[in-house]
Amino acid sequence: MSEITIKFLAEKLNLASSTVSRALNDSHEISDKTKKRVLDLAKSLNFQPNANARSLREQKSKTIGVIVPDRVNNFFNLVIEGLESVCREEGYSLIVYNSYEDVEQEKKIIYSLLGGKVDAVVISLADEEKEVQHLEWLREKNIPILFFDRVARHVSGLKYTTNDLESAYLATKHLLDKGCKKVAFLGLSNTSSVGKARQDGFIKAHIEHGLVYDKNLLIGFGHDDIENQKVLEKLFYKINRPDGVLAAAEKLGIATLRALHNLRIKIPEQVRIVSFTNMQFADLLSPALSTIAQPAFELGSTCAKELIRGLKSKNINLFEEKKIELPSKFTIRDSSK
Amino acid sequence: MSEITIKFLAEKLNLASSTVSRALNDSHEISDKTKKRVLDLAKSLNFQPNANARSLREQKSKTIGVIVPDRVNNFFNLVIEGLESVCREEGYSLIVYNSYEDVEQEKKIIYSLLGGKVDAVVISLADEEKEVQHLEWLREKNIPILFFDRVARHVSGLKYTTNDLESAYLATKHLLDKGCKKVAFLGLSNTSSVGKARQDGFIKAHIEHGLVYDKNLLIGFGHDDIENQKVLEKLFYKINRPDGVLAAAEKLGIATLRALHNLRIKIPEQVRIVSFTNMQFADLLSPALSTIAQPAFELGSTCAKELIRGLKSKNINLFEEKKIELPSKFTIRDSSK
DNA sequence: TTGTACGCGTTATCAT
DNA sequence: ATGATAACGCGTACAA
Repeated sequence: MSEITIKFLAEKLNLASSTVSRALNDSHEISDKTKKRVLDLAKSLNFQPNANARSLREQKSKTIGVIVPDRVNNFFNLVIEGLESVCREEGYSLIVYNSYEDVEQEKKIIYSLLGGKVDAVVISLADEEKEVQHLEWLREKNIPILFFDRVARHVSGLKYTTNDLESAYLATKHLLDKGCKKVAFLGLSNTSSVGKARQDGFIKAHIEHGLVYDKNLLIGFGHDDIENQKVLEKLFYKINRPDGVLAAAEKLGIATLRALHNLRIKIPEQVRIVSFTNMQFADLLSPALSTIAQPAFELGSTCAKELIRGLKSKNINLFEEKKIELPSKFTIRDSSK
Repeated sequence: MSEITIKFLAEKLNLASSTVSRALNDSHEISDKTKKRVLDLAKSLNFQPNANARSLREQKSKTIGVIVPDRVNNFFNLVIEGLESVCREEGYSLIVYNSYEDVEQEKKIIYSLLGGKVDAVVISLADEEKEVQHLEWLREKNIPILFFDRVARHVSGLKYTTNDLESAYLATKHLLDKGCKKVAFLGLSNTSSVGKARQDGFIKAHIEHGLVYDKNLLIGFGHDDIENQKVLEKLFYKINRPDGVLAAAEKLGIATLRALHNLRIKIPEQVRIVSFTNMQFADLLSPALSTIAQPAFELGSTCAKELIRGLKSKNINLFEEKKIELPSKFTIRDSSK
């Protein structure tokens, strides 16, 4: 680590360390002449104040902890990008953690964050029903929590989501309008407000169409991609297979596409597909995939703005229960025409 | 921030704070009985030692700084995933920064890291020729730097790369073997050892085939996606257009695909394509895209292992010049058949 | 086995 | 306008 400290600069300049500190922080108490001397020397030595000492002293780290269930996912990546774009402007760093869709992992991460490592936590939950106890830990330590996408049902706070019910409703309606008689809903089987909302939208469209949906077509998937692939191939191998699919997760949409390719089933003639995804290349898939894209970047940047505002104002009320819902974008392409 | 400190625990238990500290760190000097008392209380209060105080005292933050030129890119994401998988095991956190392919940005980031915020920096450079001065700053402060993919030419250190020359050679040879007469090389125009190596491989294949490559077909692209798209459409609109493409970056491969779609040019009949990319869905594109996939996750995990080993051993020699090259995987699909 | 005292580098308070 | 000093919370050298 560096040997150059405020004390060191002070000695070189025959000043007290407090004077140097003030000069570096552009205090009005310090003469311009002294400021210049200090700044010049600091610059020439590439001095950078010790972040840990400062954080200890200030009781804040200027760092935000971000916890996502799946780091490789496009959606979460874009959210992080949105968070970062704002945080960077404000001098905040991001430490991103991956919970791997596992509540136990999530607990460990949060526990490790209880010691002043971060000033706030932005999280999309691994599972929304299982446990919320570890979220209370943060509250006890006065570390603000902000939720996005998979938000906590029974914990209050700022919650950023997208219009999942409506999007799923529109997509399902579209599939039914196109003449699909047997539409399957593919969701991740963890208990999630997001999955629930999308399923509700799916059901709502059926009801409006005067149709009864088949409960066997509400299918929950785990996180083992190979296993999921098998389940899908079995589903579509059946004579009485679905003729439409609403995939509530990118990986499921992709797996469906792959399954249908393997089985030489034609899209959209035999099966129509719409998938939630933030993939950039949906238009280049075979066939071009109809998608519901969440406003991921915007979700992140909006969240970060409010977060920083709250951290600056020290007005804890700013982190009280509030729900912000941003609209997703439904794009119809060849896979459901 | 939390009010529960070692001192607080010590008072509750009628012990000296040093005793509590030692107990928490499982020192052999402390009796099992005392340890249990301390640990029980700490656990029940969700005590977590203050990270900043510890970092200040220990002169290390157990945090690694990672700088990539493009965070949304699949390749870099997978590398980060690989880094994280190892770091997490070892109790290290990652702070990831995006240089946005901009050396000035990169300099700022590195400058901000000079104050003990991170114990080491893992970086893929924005541009390898422009400046290396900011890398020297890190060296001056004794912060180890490890390079991957876009490594520094004139700065020594640990360097993790992939066999770019060979991969590009194989892919180009494949295209020429398939009968392509006019293959274009699409690269990013920043000066990069990676781009250079791939171009060298491209040229090598031509020479071996007894062909002279057209220098006008070594095309450099910037970072404006829309502009790139235009350039490509212009390129393929020409009568004398290329009949083969080696894209040295994912975004260029995708842009090419899109350009050819727009122009209704048939792949592979009229133009064959191979692209460097770590995309997961290359087999589902229209047509399935031939790819060279770098061992991204492995690159990250290998790098992290060596890094942690070095940080633990305090043997600075471990960070001396060494080049590690991992093989990429070339997969032929419909786009070049 | 446990306690006392100090320093890591910074900033804020209180002098001068 | 500048200096001396204390404190943030932790771990360790030294003392008991």
